[in-house]
Amino acid sequence: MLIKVPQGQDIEYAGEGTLKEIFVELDKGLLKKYIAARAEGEHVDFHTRLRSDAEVELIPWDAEEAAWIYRHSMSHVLAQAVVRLFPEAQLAIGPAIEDGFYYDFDVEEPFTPEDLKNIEKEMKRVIKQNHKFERVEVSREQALEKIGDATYKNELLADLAEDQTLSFYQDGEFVDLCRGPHMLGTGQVKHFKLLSVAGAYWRGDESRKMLQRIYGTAFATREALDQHIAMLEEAKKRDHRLLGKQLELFHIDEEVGQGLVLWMPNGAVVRTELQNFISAELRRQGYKQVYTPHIGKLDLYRTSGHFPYYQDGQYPPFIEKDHLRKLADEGCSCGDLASQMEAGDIDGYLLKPMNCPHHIKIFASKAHSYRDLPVRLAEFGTVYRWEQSGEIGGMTRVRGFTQDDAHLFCMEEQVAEELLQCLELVKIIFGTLGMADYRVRVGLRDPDSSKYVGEPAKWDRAEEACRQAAESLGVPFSEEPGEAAFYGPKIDFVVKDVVGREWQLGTVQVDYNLPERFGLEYAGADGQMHRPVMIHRAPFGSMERFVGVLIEHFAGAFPVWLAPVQAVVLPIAERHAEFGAEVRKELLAAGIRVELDAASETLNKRIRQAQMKKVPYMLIAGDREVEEGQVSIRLRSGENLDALSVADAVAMMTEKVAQKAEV
RNA sequence: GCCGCCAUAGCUCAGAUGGUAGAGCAAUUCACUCGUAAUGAAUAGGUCCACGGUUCAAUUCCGUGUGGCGGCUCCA
Repeated sequence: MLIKVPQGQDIEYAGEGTLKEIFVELDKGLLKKYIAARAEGEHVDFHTRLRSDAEVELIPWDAEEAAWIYRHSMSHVLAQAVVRLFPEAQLAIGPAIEDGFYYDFDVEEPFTPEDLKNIEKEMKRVIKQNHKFERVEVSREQALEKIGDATYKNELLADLAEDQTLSFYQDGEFVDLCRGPHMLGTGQVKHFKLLSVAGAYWRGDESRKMLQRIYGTAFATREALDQHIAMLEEAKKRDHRLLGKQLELFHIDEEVGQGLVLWMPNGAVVRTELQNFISAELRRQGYKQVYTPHIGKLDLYRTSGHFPYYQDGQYPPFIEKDHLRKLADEGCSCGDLASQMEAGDIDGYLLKPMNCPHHIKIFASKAHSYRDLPVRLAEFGTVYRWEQSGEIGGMTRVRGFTQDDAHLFCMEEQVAEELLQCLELVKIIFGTLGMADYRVRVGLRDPDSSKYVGEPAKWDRAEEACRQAAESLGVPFSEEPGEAAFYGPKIDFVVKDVVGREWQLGTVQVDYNLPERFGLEYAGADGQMHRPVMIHRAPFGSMERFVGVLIEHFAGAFPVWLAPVQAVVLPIAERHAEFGAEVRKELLAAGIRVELDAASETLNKRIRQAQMKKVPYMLIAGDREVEEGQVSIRLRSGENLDALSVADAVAMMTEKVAQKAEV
């Protein structure tokens, strides 16, 4: 048969053979350079048997996909070590993931950090023994026999399609049901580290058993591993929870409540600047600003459908206390109360889980004609959601947050244009802040599901509009069927935090449902009443999450326009303090957030303090400067600028702020 | 919510097989008046997260709760 090799010479091979046999015959050293291969577009390892002509591309060790292969092999090594040390451990699954791998085990006692060390030692032994990974393809009957009574493996097997090729990989005494591919032997990758243990439900289903998951990572070289570990350490320093404390940006207090953010003065500056920035953009796009209260009647949310449908995600409703007392006197139990509330027999108030019902009521408070549309109502609206306690943390996952929310009421034929404008806004925001590392998700409906409201034809048009809008944005996006909300398709912006976790920030959603539920209408050119379409959009998502991500993005060193303190005046000695005070006054008058640090500390120390607060400009004044009426400028980068007159320094800083420049 | 780990001064952390505790930084005061990342000294600072239990005695051991961290899951 003929084997085409894009990287080298084609091979003519007599009869069948595994890739290993075929390539080793050619060049023994080849196996050192390549980890596995791709044959006919599929990843295969060197154990794959070729039976007819094929095109085989070899995957070098430094290719990105190589990591997925050897990390998966490493998860087998992990499982092998665990089984040696804990023979009663049941194996579940063990895939490679981005930057690492894990394996889930069912064990009586959870693993301790001590266990982890021992497991690492045993893994090193497995690596040293350099067992060959052997692939065995079997029939379903053979597979069942091999698996025996291993429950998780049986379940995995049962879910594999009838016509699926079943394969096992064996290395030394260890066998695991596995699709592969794998590297050739356990000795090929020596640089790994186990990182953590965590509970994980079998198949992510909380009604099933909680297993013990061990996370680890592996690299082809020692340098790459060390570099990765160093990167993780570095990332920890950018963590917004740490910086939020150091820079006094926000505080979360257990007496106030889990997931409720207190914005400290420094954080409030950042937030206010961002809000001013977006408000200016909104005015430019014809939005109208509104204000609405934090609560609304249960009936409002019955109409919108938020209550009781999403009840689990909300703070419980409040009911007037005399009414409660009366119910209690009548012998009403808590269970009765809940069902009466759900049935709508009792009214009460709810902390708003979303801003849309209030905005809808503003829209509906007067008659609209097609000439008014689109109506765009914007509000920094604070909403409250009862997130699960285990999911809360920092500013990125909270229970009370302020969305930079807006609702657009428009005619169906205006949807495409409005979507485009929304995305334009997101693009401006992300561009201004230098956030280039985001991905766009277009959530489409699942063609096999009937949970969606609205006519299919409208959906088709809206989905097409989303697709087009995303395309015109000029960044790569993924279409994700089944990810649409039940009421309409959406476009989400997802960014990664320093630890690689993804967060959804901005979102733009088309909605056919709420206009229907609230009976919204406008008078068309034809004299008939028509139903508007709504678009929900929040380019930041929430101020809390956005600022959290932004803190990490800038590692706390905000660009001048956002910096809580933009400049610190540092008089060198006491005799310069008076001049320093004047400089401060002039800067304040120019609207610059400035502080004077005339403490009786050395200049070095005060520079260090300003540096640690990540203040963009340090204005230093000693004898020379006082004499000339100047200030020396040190940037937080450590760079020194030439001395400027105070007026020039003010002009320079004001200019940088206006440009929204970094420094 | 579930599994594991954790909670000591404003912050970062040390500590005792059970006898109520320490460091560095920050703060305050004093001296120093300094030219681009930590001047020196002194002082003050604690319900050792909360509530129960065991014990002569609990910050330490046990239980429960609250909160934090790492995951799982959910996110209109």
